[in-house]
Amino acid sequence: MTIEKRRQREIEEMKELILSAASSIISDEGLDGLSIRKIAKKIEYSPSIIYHYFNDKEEILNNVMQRGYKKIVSAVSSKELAGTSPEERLVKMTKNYIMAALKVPDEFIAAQLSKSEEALKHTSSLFKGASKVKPALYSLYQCLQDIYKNTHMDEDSIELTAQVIAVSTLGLIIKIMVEKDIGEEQRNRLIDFYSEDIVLRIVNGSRSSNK
Amino acid sequence: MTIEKRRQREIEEMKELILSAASSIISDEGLDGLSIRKIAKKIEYSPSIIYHYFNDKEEILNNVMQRGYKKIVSAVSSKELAGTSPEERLVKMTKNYIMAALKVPDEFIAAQLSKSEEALKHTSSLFKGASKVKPALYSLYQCLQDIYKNTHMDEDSIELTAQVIAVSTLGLIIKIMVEKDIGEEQRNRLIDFYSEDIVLRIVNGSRSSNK
Amino acid sequence: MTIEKRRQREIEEMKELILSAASSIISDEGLDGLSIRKIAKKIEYSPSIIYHYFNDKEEILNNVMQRGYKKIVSAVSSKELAGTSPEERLVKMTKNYIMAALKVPDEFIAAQLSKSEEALKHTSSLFKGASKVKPALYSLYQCLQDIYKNTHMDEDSIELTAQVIAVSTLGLIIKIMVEKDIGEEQRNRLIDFYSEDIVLRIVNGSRSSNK
Amino acid sequence: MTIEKRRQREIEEMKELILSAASSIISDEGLDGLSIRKIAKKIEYSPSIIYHYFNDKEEILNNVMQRGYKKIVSAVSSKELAGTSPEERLVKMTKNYIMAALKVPDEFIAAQLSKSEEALKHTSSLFKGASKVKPALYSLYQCLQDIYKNTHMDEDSIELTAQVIAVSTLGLIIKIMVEKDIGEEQRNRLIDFYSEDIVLRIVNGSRSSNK
DNA sequence: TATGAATGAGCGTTCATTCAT
DNA sequence: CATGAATGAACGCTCATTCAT
Repeated sequence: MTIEKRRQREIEEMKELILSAASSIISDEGLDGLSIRKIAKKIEYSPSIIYHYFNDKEEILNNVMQRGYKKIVSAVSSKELAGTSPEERLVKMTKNYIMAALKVPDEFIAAQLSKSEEALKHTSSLFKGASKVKPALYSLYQCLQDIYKNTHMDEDSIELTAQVIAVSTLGLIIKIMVEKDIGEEQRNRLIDFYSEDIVLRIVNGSRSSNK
Repeated sequence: MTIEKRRQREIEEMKELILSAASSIISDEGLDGLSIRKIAKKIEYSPSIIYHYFNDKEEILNNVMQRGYKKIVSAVSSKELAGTSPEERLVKMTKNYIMAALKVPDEFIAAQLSKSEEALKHTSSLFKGASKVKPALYSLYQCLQDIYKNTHMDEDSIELTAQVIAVSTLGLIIKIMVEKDIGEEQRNRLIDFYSEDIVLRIVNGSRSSNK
Repeated sequence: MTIEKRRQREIEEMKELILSAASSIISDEGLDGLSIRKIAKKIEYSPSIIYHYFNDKEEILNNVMQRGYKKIVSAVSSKELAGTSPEERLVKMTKNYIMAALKVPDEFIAAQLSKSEEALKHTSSLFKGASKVKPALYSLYQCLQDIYKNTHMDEDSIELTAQVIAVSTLGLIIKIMVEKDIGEEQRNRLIDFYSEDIVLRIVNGSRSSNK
Repeated sequence: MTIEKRRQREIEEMKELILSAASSIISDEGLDGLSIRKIAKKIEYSPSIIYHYFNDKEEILNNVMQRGYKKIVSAVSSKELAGTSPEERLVKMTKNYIMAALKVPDEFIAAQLSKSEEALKHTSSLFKGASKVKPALYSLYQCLQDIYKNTHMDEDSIELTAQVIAVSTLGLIIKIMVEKDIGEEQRNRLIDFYSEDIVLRIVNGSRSSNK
């Protein structure tokens, strides 16, 4: 049993090794720069051994994207947010999301733009009811519920708002990644303006526009 | 003379053929899936002939992206918008933008996600002053100016707002393209909600939040 | 008749145009740099037209080599040599040969190293009797005959000497071409030393060594 | 251990296989005729496997050239030459050089005609001081020093003479290789005449001509 | 006479993957 | 568990050459 367990653990460690090597290659050379050989060289094993732990390159990619995705999700639903006003939480969450994504830009973009079923299992968020089953979206949804709790805003509208905020933020993230040369100052201006101002306009504006 | 013209037309047709084949490959397999050989196979010509019409792969890519980009720009600054209230124009413009982009999803995504200098020459919009030199962004900027003309909103804030609206809309477009299976009804709900409600919240919300 | 002749002349002119374009390309980019397309571009005609004047690339190459070869031959048997002592003529001839070859290095090497029958028809010089039928070698042979005219040196030995001088000079030329970076001074030292000293040693040394 | 060794040996064998295939292709079609794919076809392996043994085409070329060069150098400085008169040694050395080169014509020509830095590192011999640092040339230089030891011949002149003898011999070798059909008898006549007669004229002739 | 469209072969190279050991 | 040999497909690109017009 214990021997069995150790083996299991070793396998997990090796998978981790492979995945983080893959991550770092993607981060250095972009998605297309990733190759089995490069992973092998980085972990100082032969290319073939990788096939003991993953069926093919795509499986590795899916795992890398999942890891990236999880980092983002945990950033969004971070504990540090508890105990503050919902508006403050919303701003914080948005900023956390943006920052976490910008730390793993290629994995993030790859995941968010992949049309593969595997990826969509994690990233899809526009379907009706998504706010109930998608962890990151759910955090956002709860936040909005708090904000709107004394209004008669219906569930559907809250979900729609959450979804729209999510995709808007994604748009900002993607553009910042693509326009890599805008400079740190302008980047921060945009991020601050978006998360501290625009997002609040979206949630508060509803009181007037959604009469 | 006419023979000269016919030849010219045939060249244009062939270029079109190549470009639309490229578009469709990008749509099916992503930007990296595009290869000269695949284009050749799709148009049922030999790979070498492609080099009669384009200097290299990059030129093809740039052309694909420009095609997409141009359709979008003209959609945004369409004439039909004249003579209505700025808010109405804003809603219309947003919707036009989304619809136009969804009509050429491959070129559009390719253009918007390319980090090549050629592409960025057209698509970059986050830098300071972009609203003055980027046609599509300028249309948006003018619209906001009209809306804010009786307030003391400063130029910089208007530009930031325009930029943020642009990237938000982009986020929605991309997500709708990627999550290709959400169904028409939900897609329309999102688009309508975003362009008729959210965008107005963003511009109107400023009056209260930007004290 | 005259129209026939003019056409003939135009054909020759076009051939010349093609060949000199080829020459210049070889001179700029080496033998491998030569391509039909480049010739076409240089003469501002379409590639296909070249095939009206030459059957294929090889025929062009052969012609280029011949032209180069002829320049060399005429350099060796230049008129300016008349009326001087045979030794002086020998030195002059050798130097002329070297200088002429260095002016068209790539064509010259290509010709001299080609094992094709076409090329060998012009360049072969080692076979018995070559000094009688090869113009350049014959010039050299005559010179040696003059030098040896008061000795009982037999024809065969004179031919051998001529052949050996020819190949030796070739060796020097080739090496100078290959070692392109030895500098002008050293190059001139070698050429002068070889043609003014070594060659004379070869012809004069025979009096003692060939007892 | 032994298994390790066997593997090592197999690698060497495969490298040899590749190199000799390359040699033979160069011999048949010239330096430019060499291609990875042709090597692969000749050894009946896939092209890709070649990259397990060599990094790229250039590495193969360099190896081919070095192989040829090494054989020659060792022939020139063969032990058997010790204990004889310097003139005899000179003649022997010359003949050894010619014979060794004719045994590996392809590699030899490839090496001697290559303008690549790698090749020139080995083959360059015309620069001032070359006789001190180039092994084969140094052997020749020492031989000449012995011959001239009782004269007031200066170092520079000895070096020049050595260099000129080297390039002359090269010229003979190349021409014999190119004119592959002159027949054995004539070939031997030329080689004998050159090494037993001409070379001695060159070194002895200096006494009279270099007054 | 001259063109330009078109082909097919070839280039060096990289890759994911398989398999015997 | 791990290796290294090996393959076959694909990549962007260039070329000599042909052919209908």
